[in-house]
Parts: sequence; structure tokens; C-alpha cells
Amino acid sequence: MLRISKLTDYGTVLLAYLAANQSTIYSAAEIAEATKISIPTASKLLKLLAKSGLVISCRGIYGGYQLSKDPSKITATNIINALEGPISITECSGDSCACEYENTCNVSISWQQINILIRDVLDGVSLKDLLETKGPSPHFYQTGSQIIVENILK
Amino acid sequence: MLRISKLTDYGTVLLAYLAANQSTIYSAAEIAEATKISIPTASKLLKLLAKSGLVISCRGIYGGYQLSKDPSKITATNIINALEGPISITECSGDSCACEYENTCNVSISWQQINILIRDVLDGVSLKDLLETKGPSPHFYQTGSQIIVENILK
DNA sequence: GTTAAATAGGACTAAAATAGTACTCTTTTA
DNA sequence: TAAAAGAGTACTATTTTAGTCCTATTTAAC
Repeated sequence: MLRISKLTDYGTVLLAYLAANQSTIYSAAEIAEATKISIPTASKLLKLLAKSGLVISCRGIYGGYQLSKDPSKITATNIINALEGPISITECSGDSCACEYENTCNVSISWQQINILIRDVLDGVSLKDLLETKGPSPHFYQTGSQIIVENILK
Repeated sequence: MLRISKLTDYGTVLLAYLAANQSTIYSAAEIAEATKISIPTASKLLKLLAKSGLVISCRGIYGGYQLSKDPSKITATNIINALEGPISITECSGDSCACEYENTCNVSISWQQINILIRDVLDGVSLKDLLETKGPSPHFYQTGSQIIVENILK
């Protein structure tokens, strides 16, 4: 399966709503109603998004949320990190892997390499790309470093 | 998170064991013992792998399992498909998406595009790559079609 | 100051997916 | 025909995810 969680999907919808009027501050309740996501859930997600800096929150009456930066500057990786934690394809991708099957689990090491590839792909897709229904058009070049992907979707 | 399941990781370990001696037939019990995976679990996974054709099974006494083809011909996508079903990053990636929030969920459409990118990456990594602890070296070119990735890991 | 409306931060419950096990049936070969 | 192996399926337990609720804290208007 290898899927993002429902909550991440919801979160992206919330961000999409905020992206439509970047300079406006919307309360959690307003956003929830507009996106048809329940208030408690939208509220929870917005808090997480605020915590990781993707949205700016204003407390107090007439408070609310607002996108913190241009949609083109927010990557899919940012969104997933904010709502699901760091992208890691296997459990022991962290530094502190006290795996008891070291002999047989060289395999996991390689899944981690794949993880890097996937993260690179996700780094190349912005919220702006996600909003364009034609799909992402990430022709991103990181020639110096590691990945070259271009012209990915017609 | 965006991770493969433990079972897929185990499954890869099983395949790795079989890959070491491709022409030998090992019983589920032998493989389980060698890889330190419990017999019922290893057995279950081997059945799934056999069902999707990644390993060949022989029934009867002196039966067992054997890799069906060269490790370089088995892709990460194959393994994930066999053990977790088709790769789809969102729930409604299938054809029959009766999503009730069509107005706000253009977003999902784009996640599906990302899904294609990820699948392309996984298609470019073989079991052989996974076994080389240095990690995968997928410099795969599909110039005519959609993706060009090269020189991904130093 | 006080009050109303909003977010912050937890704690908690419910639901679903994953992981793991067990049992019976079928196949194969000595 | 008996023993050893996989095939298939059903079941249970565990973990993760999803969803809700409650109490603080902040802010601005009155």
C-alpha cells in the first residue's frame, strides 16, 4: 500500500483552502465548514501544521490561521513531516536501530536508501503543484547533488 | 511515515535468503529458522510470494520454495505488490473513487500523480540492488516516457 | 478589569489495519 | 499408504490511526 494517512490528505485540503486566500486569516471553524472536515479534526490538524510552521496561528478573538509562506515553497515532504513525522520507509530508519537480526537485515539498510529516493521525489513537489489539478510538474534539477527528474508527467 | 509494513520487510529478508542459493529448494521451516522469522509468519509470507509468482513452490515431502527468477528481475514494486497489494498513496487511487468531497479533493488527484512517481522509483530498484548493502544504484532511463532518474546515490 | 472568541495542549475513546497463530485440506514421494 | 511438505482459510491479538473532548491560555473589544 505505502500510503499517506487520511489525516495527511485532510491536512492538504486544509492547506489548499488557505492557499486560495493567502492573506486572509480564517478561524478553524470556518475552515472546517468550508472543507467539510469536522471541527475537532480540522482543529487538531491545524494545530499540527502551526507547530511545524506551515501555517501561522493567531490566538484570541478574531484569531485564526493563515499560510506561512507561498504554496510553491511548501513541499509534500513538509506536509507529511508535519502530520506523520519524518518519512521513513522502515521502522529502523532512525539512528538508534537496535535491530536484533543484523545478520539478515542488511535489507533494511537498502530500504532506507529507497527512502531517500522517495523523499527526493516528494521534495520536488510543492503545495502549488498539488493544487494544479493537472498534477505536479516538478521538473526539478539538483544536478550538483543527487537527483535529476524532469518532465515527469505529460 | 509512509512506510512499508514489517511483513514486507520480513518478506524481503526471506527473498534475500533464497537469492543466496537460487537453485536450492528450501522448506519454509528451514528458511524460517535461518532468518529468525517465526514459522507461521514465514510460511504465510512465502505463500503470498508464491501466489504472486516471485517464488516457486513445490508441494509434497522434500518440497519447499525457490526464487522464480533472477534477483535483478524482481523489483521493489513486485515485492510490495505481492505483500501489501497495489501501491497507492491515497485511499481513492482506484478507479472507483466515489469521493463525496469532489469539490475540495482535487488534492487527492495530485497525490495519485505523486504515487506514479514513487512507483517509478520503486520499479527502478531490484532485489539484487536491495542485497548490495551499498544500496541501490538505479540509474534507469525511460526517456521516451516519463521519468529520468540517474546517479541517485553517490 | 471583564468577557467573549479563538488557539494550545493534552488526555481519552473508538475504529481500523497489521501482525501473528492455528487448524484443516491437498499434494507428493518413498 | 504414511509422512512431510505447501495451500487455504479463519481467527485472535496488537498496534496504529482516526476522531473527540476538556481545560488552559491568549487576545481584543467593551
